[in-house]
Amino acid sequence: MEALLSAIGRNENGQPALHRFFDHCAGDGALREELVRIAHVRGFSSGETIVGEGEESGLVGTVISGVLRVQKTMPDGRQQIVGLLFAPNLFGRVFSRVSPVAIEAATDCRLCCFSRIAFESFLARHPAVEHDVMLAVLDELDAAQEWMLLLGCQAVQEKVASFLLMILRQADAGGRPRRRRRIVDVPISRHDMAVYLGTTTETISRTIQDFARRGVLRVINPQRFEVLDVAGLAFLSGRVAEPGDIDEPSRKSA
Amino acid sequence: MEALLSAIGRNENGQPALHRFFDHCAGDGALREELVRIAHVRGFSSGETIVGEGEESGLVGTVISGVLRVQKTMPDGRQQIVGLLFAPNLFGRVFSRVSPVAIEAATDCRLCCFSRIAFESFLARHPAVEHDVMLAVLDELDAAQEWMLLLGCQAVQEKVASFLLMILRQADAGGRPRRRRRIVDVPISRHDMAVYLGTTTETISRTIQDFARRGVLRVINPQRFEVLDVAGLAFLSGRVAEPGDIDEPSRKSA
DNA sequence: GGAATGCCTTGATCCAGCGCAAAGAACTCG
DNA sequence: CGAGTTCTTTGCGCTGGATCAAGGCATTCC
Repeated sequence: MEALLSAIGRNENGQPALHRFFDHCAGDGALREELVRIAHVRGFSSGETIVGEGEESGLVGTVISGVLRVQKTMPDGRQQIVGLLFAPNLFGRVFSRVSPVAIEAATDCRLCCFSRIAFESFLARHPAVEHDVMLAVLDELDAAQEWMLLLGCQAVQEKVASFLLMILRQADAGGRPRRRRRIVDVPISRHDMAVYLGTTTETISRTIQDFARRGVLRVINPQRFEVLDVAGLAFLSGRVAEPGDIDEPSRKSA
Repeated sequence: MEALLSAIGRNENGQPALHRFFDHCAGDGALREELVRIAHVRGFSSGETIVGEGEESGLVGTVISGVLRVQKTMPDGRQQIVGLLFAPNLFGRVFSRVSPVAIEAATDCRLCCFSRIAFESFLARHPAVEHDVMLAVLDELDAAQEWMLLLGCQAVQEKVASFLLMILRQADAGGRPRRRRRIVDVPISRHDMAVYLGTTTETISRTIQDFARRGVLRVINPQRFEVLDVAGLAFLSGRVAEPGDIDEPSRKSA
């Protein structure tokens, strides 16, 4: 309980530990009381499964620290990560008995958990909070559609660049308001990156070494890079039409 | 108004014209009255844009008949369809000033439209309806994640098979409760299929001809096929582990 | 009817990126 | 400290599918 109360604040990295849809609770003593009563903080270590694919999904909640991967698997074992969840994102499938995706700890992490049933009944009693959950779901949908664009029509090089920029934004957004960081800490393994980007470990590795060779970034260690040329990386991501490169013919241009 | 009242029933194909999140309205005279007051039916012809990408999104609503494509475009013109909307799906981005995706008519279609603002205020006044909208959004998220699996790790052959099966399910689900149809009417062009599946027109064409050569389906005309072997198609989609083919080594097996 | 216009199909070529294999590099454990 | 384990990098050959380029086949419009 102590842990939860302190968690309803910021995690050790200064990121908000609960999603903004709890804002209604912060100001309202009774609501907050009710929330704390059904919440419990749990730690999971890297690789643990929080919710299995196609399983009864008993748990929902938010990420306090660490990273979760949301993934789907095909019958023959191929898998695709369809989302990464950082603090203070919501995890778990509300309003569905079974989860169509697996949720696993990509790193050691701490989660603020609720029983799905209890959480749903809490939402039913507080439409304003439910509304904010909907906003969170809509954001997740936006992110999914963004990622579909990446999976469907970007080359591997662009995918990796986009991924690194996403991590960079992620770090900038969450934590204390630092100046734009040039250091990228990739919180997941090459393998997870590959599964997220719909490619292979080897190709990820090659692409990153290639970026390093071209002077876009410097590899400090396999999980940590310094971005030497943010604009260059953005251009490699294909998401910006760099001035002066407007009519640069691209691999799949229309 | 006449048009709308008749639309709150079934469209010409016998599919429900309004999403189930209007169920609360059907039973409640006052609610229904209120809904009708803010709704208007509009026709769009194939290719017309309903909402532009990154634009102020004034309209939301449901599909009465026809198909909408939800798509995103990269600066260099490459595009990806991130969703197809059939009757009676919801379209438009509620609770956001700008739409991160474009919504276009993939065929001639009729829509039940609301001004986004009016619709949102309607939802605010009726939490039960808003709850059902959330369920619709969650379904859309599930569909998006499903499609990410397809885009990220299926071969073109599997993608095309999955697509055809989706259309088949779509036709089975919506309309009058017929016995499983073996006729697939693809409501969109080869080009749209390609953009949806993250591939090219030529490859789509080749794959379909290949299916025909293998006897899985028969091409009646470019937009209409008869599926001769549903199980075979399902197996080609890679989504089922066909009995007897359990250890069939697949292109990317783990 | 015939030219123009839009799909769709087919053929031929090429290369990005996958799969396999093996060699570092970092970490754990006895 | 050496053996085992796990993760990352590198080399190399192969191929699925993109690209480029014609060639059908309807439909529409003079």
